[in-house]
Amino acid sequence: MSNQTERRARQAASQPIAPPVTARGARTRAALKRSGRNLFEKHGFQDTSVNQISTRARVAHGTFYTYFDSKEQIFGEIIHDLFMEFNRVMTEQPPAEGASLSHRIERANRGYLTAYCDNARLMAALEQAATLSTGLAEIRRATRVGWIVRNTAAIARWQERGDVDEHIDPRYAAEILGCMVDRTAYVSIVLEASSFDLEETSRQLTRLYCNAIGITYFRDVTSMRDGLAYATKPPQRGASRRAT
Amino acid sequence: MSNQTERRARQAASQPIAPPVTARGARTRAALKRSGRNLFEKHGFQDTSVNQISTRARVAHGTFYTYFDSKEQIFGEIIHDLFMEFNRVMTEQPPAEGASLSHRIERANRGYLTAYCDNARLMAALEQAATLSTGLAEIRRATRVGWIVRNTAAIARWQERGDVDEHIDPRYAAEILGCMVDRTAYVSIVLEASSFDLEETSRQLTRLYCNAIGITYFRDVTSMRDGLAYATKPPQRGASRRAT
Amino acid sequence: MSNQTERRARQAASQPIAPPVTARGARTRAALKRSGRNLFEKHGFQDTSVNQISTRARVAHGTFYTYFDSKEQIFGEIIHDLFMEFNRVMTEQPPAEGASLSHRIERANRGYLTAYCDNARLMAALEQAATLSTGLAEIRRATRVGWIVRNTAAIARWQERGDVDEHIDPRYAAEILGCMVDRTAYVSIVLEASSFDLEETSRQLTRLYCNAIGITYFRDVTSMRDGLAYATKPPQRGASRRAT
Amino acid sequence: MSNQTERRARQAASQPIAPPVTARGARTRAALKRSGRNLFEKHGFQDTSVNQISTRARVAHGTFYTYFDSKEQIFGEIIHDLFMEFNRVMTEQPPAEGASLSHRIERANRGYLTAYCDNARLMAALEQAATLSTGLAEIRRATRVGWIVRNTAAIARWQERGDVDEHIDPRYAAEILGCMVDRTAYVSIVLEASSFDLEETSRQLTRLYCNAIGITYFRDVTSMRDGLAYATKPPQRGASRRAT
DNA sequence: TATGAATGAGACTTCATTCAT
DNA sequence: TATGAATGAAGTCTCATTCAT
Repeated sequence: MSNQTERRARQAASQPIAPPVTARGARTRAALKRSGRNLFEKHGFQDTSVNQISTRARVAHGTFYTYFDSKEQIFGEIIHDLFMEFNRVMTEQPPAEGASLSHRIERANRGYLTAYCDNARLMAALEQAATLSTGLAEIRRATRVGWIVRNTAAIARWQERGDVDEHIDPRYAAEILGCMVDRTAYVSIVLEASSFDLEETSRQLTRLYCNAIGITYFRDVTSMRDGLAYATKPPQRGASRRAT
Repeated sequence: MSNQTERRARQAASQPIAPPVTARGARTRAALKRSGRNLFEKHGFQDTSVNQISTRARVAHGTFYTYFDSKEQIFGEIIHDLFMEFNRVMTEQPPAEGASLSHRIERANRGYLTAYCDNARLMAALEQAATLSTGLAEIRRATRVGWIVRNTAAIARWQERGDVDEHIDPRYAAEILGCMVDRTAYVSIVLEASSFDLEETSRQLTRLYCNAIGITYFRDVTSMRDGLAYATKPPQRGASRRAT
Repeated sequence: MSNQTERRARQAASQPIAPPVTARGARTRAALKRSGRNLFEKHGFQDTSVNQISTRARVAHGTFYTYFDSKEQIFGEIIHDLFMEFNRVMTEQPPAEGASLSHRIERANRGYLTAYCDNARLMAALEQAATLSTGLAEIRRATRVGWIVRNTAAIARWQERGDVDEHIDPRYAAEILGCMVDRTAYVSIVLEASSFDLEETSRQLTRLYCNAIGITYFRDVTSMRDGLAYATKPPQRGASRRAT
Repeated sequence: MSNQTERRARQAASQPIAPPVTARGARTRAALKRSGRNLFEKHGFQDTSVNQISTRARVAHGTFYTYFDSKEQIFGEIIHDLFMEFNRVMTEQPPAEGASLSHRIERANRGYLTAYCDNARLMAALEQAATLSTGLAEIRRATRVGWIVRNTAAIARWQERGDVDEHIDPRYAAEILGCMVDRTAYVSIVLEASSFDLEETSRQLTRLYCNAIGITYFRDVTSMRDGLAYATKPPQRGASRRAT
């Protein structure tokens, strides 16, 4: 009935906000993102308000809407950056030439746990946000799909080379083992932070992963040397990385 | 739990509400729970209001607080009932005497997926609620712990009998494989309902599970006969149980 | 994207708010309507806020929404009451038996101007609101349609009796002359309140009206005696009823 | 004019903005006006924002205030231009020498409807704006006064020549019949655009008009030939000019 | 002349919970 | 036990206008 509602509906379909042109604008926008990330990490998605974000960034309330459409949008962008970072961390040290399959898998798992650990609070916020906003759920879904596609391909390749059990369905395996790794990270790093041991979790995860697809997991301490360089940041509050 | 909610909860903290004395009271309480469950299933935790629950139960808004302390509490109770139901479904048909290990595991997995499927919407609501309220997160955690303890014990037992790879750490395996099964259920039943195939997912999950702990997974169609009795309810909206 | 928006959309289609049950509720609701009417009269539709309405009615902001869905809705209801009142005033004294056509028309016109005069500020608010909200525009349209239907019928009847020019198209005449009366009321009472003379305007309006449809307009002061009882309220600020 | 707007306007009240000096300035100003007109037509006064106007004109937001004091001011100027255009259309073809009075009236009415039709959306915006801003209401009032003065004079002249009923008060007649024509245009072209028939409305309007002031309205198809040239633009959305 | 960032008051609305009856 | 009115803090978002560059 109201025209205000009608107006909003009309403008919802309008163009996205253009990026800032001046350095000052870029600074403000960055400050808002920084402030947003801090708050989302501290209070989660739901309990962070646009007001808090603006206040902490020391700009007027309205300024927020100069740069972002909504709380969802800024969160989505922060998450996007996070995933960039995620990929960077996970790929920053390519496996040694001729590394065994199980080594590669271990490296990937440890990389995932490491990155998760470094961004635990934000991942927790995402886990929440994805249940509250369809848009953000979609972002997470899309990311997951990318991950699964890549893993499906890898498993299929290994299978062709005879390294992986031929009974395995690569698509299901990628999906199910993806769930395993991701959920283990969430549970052990976010929910049970106090008892988390990155190295051990990584090892156990990898053993189960390799067994599951029929790869022999040979492991001794020496062979792990090449994995020690992962710790890039101080672990977040409540998420210790023991034995790293 | 939102800041606001937490604050209020702290302020109240009075004695818990006594159970109803009269039959009428019991009826009212039950109506509220039924109504609550319906709404939580339809709209999730966050988007269901106490008002809606009361209205649907055809009682005055204030009456809600005669029987429940808060939205969290009624939700917690509904979830508690759900887990009772979950256990009932999962154990309703004990495995045949002398069934092989992989059969037992398959049965357990199919049971879990079946129960999940029957309660998909509520499980989704729980997934959301657990990110919003520490109290509800705790309920979920406790349930998970129980599950893991049992599985840890089972794996250890099997290991002692020499059925399971001795390199496996039962505690980690239980936790990690629990994550795998639970998360796969969530992802495939809640998030990707349209393409869910209970029988196939169950099989794939079991194969990976068995491989992971070093059990031979022998599977043919005949051996599945004992699994057919699971479907107890019509599947919930959007969660088809293909090939069941 | 946001779930809040989705939620709102979902609830927009929900049931209307039930009327109050208790006397206290009825009192509060009435207070809100009174307060709303006062403010709409004083500041118009646009410049009256729900906050002001609640404050003036001495209830909490939220209480407003216990009884009304929105500013539009309460305004719509106030306008509905106004039209009831309008009809009451216009029909409160039936024309004398055997009064001539022109007398009846004069009486109707004076009645309209009188009622308009008594509710000038609210009519002005409606004029504004109808340009701002499709819903309220529709209310006005519906009212106008009713009015025109009745007048079309009357003119057609008169035409059949040979009292009205046969070249006149009753539908157009009703519509156009309705515009004439209504707009004259708005312009002279709302926009040019200071120079408004009810009696004279009424007379002039009626003469043109009668001429337009071909009725002889015979008029002298004596014949007007039966119209003097109209003034029911003190005229509103700025809307003098001279010579009444 | 909204309270907020009025307050600000009072605060500013600085000297009016000088007209642009350079050709570039003139171009920018014109672009803003064009853009404004488009948007006001599309969304009305209230729902058009200064931001939109600037954006559409491809200038920075701040630039708007280089050329205009406020949204009201630019709208006022656009309306001023509109009235110029209105007068141009209405007088573009002077009546044939010796045309009858009713022909002249018909021509004027058709001219008004034609011009209204060509600018329907802007007239609707004005109708809205006049209820929101005292300044714009004043503009409309002034225009109306001019119109009435001319018509009063014309009617008085006709009366002196004995063409018009001597009982008519020229001032009132001009005002009231002006209301009739103007409101009929608004209602039938803006509010009921879909069923608008310019030719028929024009005829009906004229018949009532002539009757009202006591002029014989003689009308046949031939006599209408001189009115056919009015259609100057494609009719605006929703305002069909049937039978033209 | 132009830019575009920044402002901040203010609007509407929701909802868990309390309280008087 | 039941009622339903009342609360009021909190949240999201808009936009005309100013200002520093």
